[in-house]
Amino acid sequence: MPTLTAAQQRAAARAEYDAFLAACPSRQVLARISDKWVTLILVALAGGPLRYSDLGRIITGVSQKMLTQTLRTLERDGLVSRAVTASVPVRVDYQLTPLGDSLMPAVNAVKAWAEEHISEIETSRAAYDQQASATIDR
Amino acid sequence: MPTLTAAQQRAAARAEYDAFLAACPSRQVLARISDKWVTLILVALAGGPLRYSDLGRIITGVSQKMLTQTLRTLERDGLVSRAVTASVPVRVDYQLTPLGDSLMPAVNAVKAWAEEHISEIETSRAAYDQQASATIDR
DNA sequence: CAGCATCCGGATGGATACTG
DNA sequence: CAGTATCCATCCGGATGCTG
Repeated sequence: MPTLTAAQQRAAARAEYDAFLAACPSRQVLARISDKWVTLILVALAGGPLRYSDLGRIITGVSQKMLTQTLRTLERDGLVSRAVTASVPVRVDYQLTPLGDSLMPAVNAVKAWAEEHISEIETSRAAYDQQASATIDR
Repeated sequence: MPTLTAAQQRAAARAEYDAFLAACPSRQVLARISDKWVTLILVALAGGPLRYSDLGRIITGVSQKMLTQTLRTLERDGLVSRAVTASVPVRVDYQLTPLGDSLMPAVNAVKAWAEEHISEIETSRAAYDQQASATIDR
């Protein structure tokens, strides 16, 4: 009887690998900017500071939960800053930090590639799906 | 009684917005390259063609399900090509297409930004968490 | 206005077993 | 070797209701 079962060994390997992944900078940043709402917020704020309610209106379809949650992680990562004006009613403005600003070129590089090659991707997808359904038919 | 309840209106707005998002090229590509395994596969293949089993070994921790699934979507999007050699046993090689290759600079731009600024992010996170726990303590 | 707490359904992804 | 098929735990994210 081995000290560790195969399942346990696999679990250990995964834990180790997860730790490796967690330590990988590219992976972390990729995970961050790939979040469903992050990019939208970043792009929205690229034009200048916005209030919480403005963001909620501009980014149609976001729930407060996700908006707040996303803003918190961005703030935690130092990409966005939060400024509270203690008036009545309260006013909170969000804006990109210099760090957040410096990320935009990279985001825009991906965006540019996307806009340039999206048609090729769509063509490829159509061909692939065509092929797939044809295979099923016969 | 209104024709649509508030919930229905919201659902409709969301559906519309989701359609808008789905049509957004940047969003699609971002969603693609941000996938947990996509980047790893892309980077692994950047060095040259690899067999299915090689990928599975290099990318420790990936399940066959995810490896296969990810390779399929990449193939569908035309970023990766699949070549079957009908021998015994079968041999399947994957490699970047020219299109997939053209994406690498953009991926590397993000990667470069990540590696350059990860320490700032970590510092920011530490400060943020410090602040949070201090607030709880008092 | 700008959130936070809670509940909950559906999607995501891993483990396992089987196949050409 | 290179997958496919199935089951199932987890987690993400939306809806709702409440607060300073």
